[in-house]
Order: sequence, then C-alpha cells, then structure tokens
Amino acid sequence: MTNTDPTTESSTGRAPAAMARPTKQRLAVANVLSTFNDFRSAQEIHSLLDASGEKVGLATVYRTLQMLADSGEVDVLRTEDGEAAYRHCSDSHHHHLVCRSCGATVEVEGPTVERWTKAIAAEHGYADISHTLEIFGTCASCS
Amino acid sequence: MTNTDPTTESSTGRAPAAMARPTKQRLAVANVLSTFNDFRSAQEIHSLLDASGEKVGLATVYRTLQMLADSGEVDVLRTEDGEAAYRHCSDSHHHHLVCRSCGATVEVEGPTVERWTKAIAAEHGYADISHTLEIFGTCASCS
DNA sequence: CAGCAAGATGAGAACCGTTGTCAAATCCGT
DNA sequence: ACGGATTTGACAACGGTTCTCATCTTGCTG
Ligand SMILES: [Zn+2]
Ligand SMILES: [Zn+2]
Ligand SMILES: [Zn+2]
Ligand SMILES: [Zn+2]
Repeated sequence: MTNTDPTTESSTGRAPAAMARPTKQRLAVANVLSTFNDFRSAQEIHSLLDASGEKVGLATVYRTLQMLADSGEVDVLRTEDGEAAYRHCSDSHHHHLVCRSCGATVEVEGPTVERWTKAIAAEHGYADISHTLEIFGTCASCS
Repeated sequence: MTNTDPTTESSTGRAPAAMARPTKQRLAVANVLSTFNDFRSAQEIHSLLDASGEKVGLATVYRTLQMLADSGEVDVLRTEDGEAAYRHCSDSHHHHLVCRSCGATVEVEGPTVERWTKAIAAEHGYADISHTLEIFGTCASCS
C-alpha cells in the first residue's frame, strides 16, 4: 500500500496491466507457468525452463516471478519451510485438501469460508484481507 | 509422501504437554514468550533474551522454539518474506488474524469454519481432519 | 539504417535465516 | 561423587533469495 515506486511515472500516463516488456525470457517464464496448475518453487521453474531448452538466468526468473506476483498475475505462497512457490493466477481462489499419508490433493473452494474470514476480519477492524487455509486428513484409500 | 519422521511416537494418543527438560535456557525462552502477544522472529526473541540479561545461544533458541512448536505449545507462522514467527499459544483450537504491517494479532475462532472444513473433507472421503488457517490484513491503527 | 539511452540480462558474490557440528558443560539417577 | 546421556554454544555450513555490475537488447530517433 505504501507508494514506494518512483519509476512508474512515465510521461504517457498509467501503465496498462500488460507485462512491462515482453522479452524472450519473460515470455518463457510466463509460458512455463501455464504448463502446470500447482505451486512450484522459483528454482523448480528455472529447471523446467532449462529442461525445455530455454536458457534463462536464475536471477531473471526470480525477477520475473516477483514482477508477475506484484502485478497480480501469479499467486505466491510460502511452503512450510519458507520457500516461495508460484502458480499462474487462476480465476478461482481455492484451497487444498491433502492426504496426510499419501499426499493425494483435492482442490476445494466455497464461499462459506471466504465470507467467514472477511466477516471476522471486518469485525475486528482489519482491512485488505487475505488468508491461507490448508486442510489435512486421511483419504479414502488410505483409511 | 514425505516419510521424514523417524521419531515415530506411539499411537496411544496425545503427546504429553510437559517440556522435555526444564533447563535454564528453555525456561528463559518460554518466559520471554509470555511477555508478548504478537508473533516474533527467532532472532528477535534471541535479542530479547540477550537484552534481559539471559545468555542463551542462538542455536538453542532455535532448537527450543522448534521443540515448543512441535509440542504445540507455541504457534508458528511464516511471514511474507519467509521468516518463521513464534507466539505463545492458548490451549484451545483457534486461528489468527494478523496485521500485515505491525503484527498485532487477534485470536479468532468459530464453528463456521470448523464445520465447513469437516463437511468439505467428509464430502471427499477424507477422515481424521485437521487444518491450518491464518487471516492477514491491515489493522485499524495501521490503515 | 546508424546511433543512442533506458532497460534487461546473467554469472557470480553477497546476504541472511536457519540448521548442522562437536567439544565442553550440565544434568540426573545410582 | 561417578558416569553416561543430554544439552549447550561458538562457529561452520547450507540453501533460497537478492545484489552487483559489466555486457547485451530493445525501442526509438533522425
Ligand atoms: Zn491417501
Ligand atoms: Zn480462500
Ligand atoms: Zn480451526
Ligand atoms: Zn497494524
């Protein structure tokens, strides 16, 4: 929320939501991002690029990911051990139901919990709400 | 999937709530934890100990915090930039509403989200449900 | 098309939170 | 007090992320 970016004052006015400059590398990153639906680490994404023949420096991958995250084009989350994981921003916000023993994951969503978090937050005077939610259990075939 | 826990505890039930060994250092850490209500980083906690005269090695602080977290005596969460933050925890199941800028934390709870997670999980055939949920926002005084 | 300045890139170093190492200190039951 | 097991702490090592900066590219102008 703090407006700390002095570089956005182009004479032509507000920049559109498009990528600042569609360089080969940035397109490559954006491209890999569209090949998977789960969250992957920056380094993993770098490897994917490498494996697919695209040669993009690790620093550039980080920079691009950060940039896409800032512009809201990708979702970011932190793994339990502190790594950042990225995923192309899907239109539907959802959570994960993960099997504790085999890892089987189901994507779940619903307005109930979304409403609840917003309500609770508003009730306490908090604004600009976001949340993280993971559900763990034992799946049918592991019971 | 990840089978990385060799310390298989007996399936007899809940872990005992007692601290393994109440050494001077562990008590000191547990003590500082009771002096604040928001989430603090391990290093911050180490500084607090230092400032209060208690000399506890950084490694020990990390170890103790980890241990308390594992035994459920403290809450842990990851800040946006990947650092772990700790806070003394009340015994009842609850979630946190955390201010993104000043860290002010409110414990929240309610049957709604509990019911929702159980229902969703059951709907997908998952049993023995648990969940993690954190809500982030900007508190009233930081707006 | 040549020239140019702002912007982007990448190899590697720097950073920083966290974890590992291991000798020395401490604890505890006997 | 004794001896074995546990814990501690200074410091090294690690891994993810960011910084640095010399070297390209890009987009544009004339
Ligand atoms: Zn399973
Ligand atoms: Zn949600
Ligand atoms: Zn809950
Ligand atoms: Zn605040």
